[in-house]
Amino acid sequence: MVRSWVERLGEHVGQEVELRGWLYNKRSSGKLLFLQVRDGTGIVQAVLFRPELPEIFERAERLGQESSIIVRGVVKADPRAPGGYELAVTGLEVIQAAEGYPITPKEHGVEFLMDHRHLWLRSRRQHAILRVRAEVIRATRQFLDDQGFLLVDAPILTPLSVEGTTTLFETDYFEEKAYLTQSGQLYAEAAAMAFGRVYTFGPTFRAEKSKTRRHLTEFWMVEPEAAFMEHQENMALQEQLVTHVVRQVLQNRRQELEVLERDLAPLEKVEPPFPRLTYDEAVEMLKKRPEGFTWGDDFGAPEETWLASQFDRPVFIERYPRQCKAFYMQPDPARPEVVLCDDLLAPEGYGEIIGGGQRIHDVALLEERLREHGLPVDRYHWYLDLRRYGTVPHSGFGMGIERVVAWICGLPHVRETIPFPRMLNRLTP
RNA sequence: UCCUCGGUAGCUCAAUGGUAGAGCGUCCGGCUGUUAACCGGAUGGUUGCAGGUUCGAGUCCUGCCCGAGGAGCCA
Repeated sequence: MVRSWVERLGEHVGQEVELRGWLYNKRSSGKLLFLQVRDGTGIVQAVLFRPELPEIFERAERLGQESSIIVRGVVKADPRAPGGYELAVTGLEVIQAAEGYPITPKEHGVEFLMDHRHLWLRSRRQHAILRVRAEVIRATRQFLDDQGFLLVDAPILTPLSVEGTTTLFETDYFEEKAYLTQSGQLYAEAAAMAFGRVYTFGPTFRAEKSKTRRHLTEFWMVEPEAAFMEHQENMALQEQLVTHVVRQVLQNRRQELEVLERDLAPLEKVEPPFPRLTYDEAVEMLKKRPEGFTWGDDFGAPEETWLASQFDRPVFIERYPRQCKAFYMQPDPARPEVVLCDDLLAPEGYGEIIGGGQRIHDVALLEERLREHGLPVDRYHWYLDLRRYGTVPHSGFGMGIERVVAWICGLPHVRETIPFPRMLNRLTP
């Protein structure tokens, strides 16, 4: 008896194999019974004919959805079978006969499914999404590793705020206040001065009361940071990374995109160069709309969506006014009122997937900006040290994994792109 | 925090202020190729919570709770 997996059944046509998994669904037609068996790698139908195996048939027809089972049978190629292969059952072992599985093969609402997220993960669609997520992460790390970036993980518990304004989750750290990190960037900058090219990859936390399709309170971000990398090179790196990730998903997860009924045409257009728009140019475009726009304001979601919709691939918007961005952004030497930063907007209304920029490397200017933002300068002493001891121009960016996955999968909401989403009003399961 | 919409059977949803219903699920029965199978029967309710108006409230009014979409902020 050969132990096999659904995704490898094609290698065993004519052989008797054993599958270990769960009953996904079943259909009966009198003396015929079709068991849809899933094992984590896919779903296959196992066929039983009552006169041949009456005892097994009777046990099988009583099994509830998601019962755990071991099925043995002969692999057959059959065009009537979903997936092209099926199992002619020769043996069935029931590990647990499950009853009353809540998620039926019909429609359910979002709240119900989220309450049963621990079970929802078993469904075909969630498998497709989470496999794409894994591929996005794999491709991202592969790209950065190949480019000579070293993975350097940042702490999750920190005493510092990076953005200052953003709300942080506070926790008690042995009678001292600590916060869950909202970005690994400051630590990535320290590591970049040690190793040259680095990236952090891990969870980040924002205690914002955001209720939109683009927000989670806990999300995963990859943050490359490189010494001696300036603004233009930074954008080129982002462009290459995004292109690589999309290509890898198209190459390795095409089946999953089909399950999700994703239109591949927009993804296939994701090739360099991405359009580069300055903030000034974007404002000029927005001014031509009836709603108008004032220079100096930050773009809201409607502006971003509209700007992105003018292009068929991701679009950079660079050199924002200083007041729209964080304290550490390097001023444009030609125009000090704008900074050397960029946002990358995904097409099809998905908005910002990357935010990046060149960091201030002059210690005096950085101190000045910290004061302007009302941040406690003494707590940033180690961050200022990076400018005191061998400072160099450097840049980096953060890419939100869930937003990238939502875009590539064509999902209306980021909540399905992470196994257990944490949102406003959602901490369970 | 603000704006909009919603909460009725295990699930998805109907129901002019006048006897709370359907499909799915579940259970019983039928069918030798099903594809969210299909067909027949049965099962299923403190209409989110509290108060009010009314002869009578799922329906109208007030407050609260919960959810969804959007805004702000961000990846």
